[in-house]
Amino acid sequence: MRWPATIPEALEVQATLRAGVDLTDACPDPATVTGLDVAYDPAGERIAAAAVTLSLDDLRIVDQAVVTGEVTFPYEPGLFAFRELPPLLDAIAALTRPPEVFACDGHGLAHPRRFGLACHLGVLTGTPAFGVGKTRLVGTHAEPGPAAGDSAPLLDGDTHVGEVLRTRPGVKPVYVSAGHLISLDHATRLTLALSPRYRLPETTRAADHLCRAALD
DNA sequence: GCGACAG
DNA sequence: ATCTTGTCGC
Repeated sequence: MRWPATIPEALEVQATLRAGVDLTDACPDPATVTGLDVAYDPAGERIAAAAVTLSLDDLRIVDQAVVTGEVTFPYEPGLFAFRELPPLLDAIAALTRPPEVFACDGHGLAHPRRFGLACHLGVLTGTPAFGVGKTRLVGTHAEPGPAAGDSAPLLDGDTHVGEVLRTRPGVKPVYVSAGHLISLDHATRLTLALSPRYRLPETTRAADHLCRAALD
């Protein structure tokens, strides 16, 4: 199917692709994680997308790619992937080494139709992916404990769609959810391991810096 | 009808 | 997301 241009078409694509989500963990012991992020120019017409692969043992960059493109889909909560995935897929294709698991900025299953950006990316690439959101899209939760590593389940009705994780002491928690070919527990552990110093995982920070720089 | 609403 | 002034803390 071709890339949707309208909201009804996008909803149809989500309804089709969501059946492809598999939560079986296919990356039990990854050596690297590839972070993804995008940035927009002030006018909101140009978009830059970056993919940065970090080694899990020292959090150093082992591969990176960045591309720029035009924004082709409006911002619509719940339909994020249709706006950000085209340039992200181009950036991923420009990587030198095959990614083991993707850390996305945004949600996976913590989505109104259980098919956020991380699910969509995972299904299209066939590679494990999880989401780390900075704010909530769906669900309710208790306040996680104050220590790094403390978390609370994110519940949408009675479905456990994600984990609200305190990555650093005294900072606002992040929203972790599985996307594809990974468990929520593993995604949460990876997110914590990637955040030894700042609220957001180093993968997200590295990709953020790279795509911002590509816009100047 | 009134809020809520990833980036 | 991006824009923006000031403030607090290491």
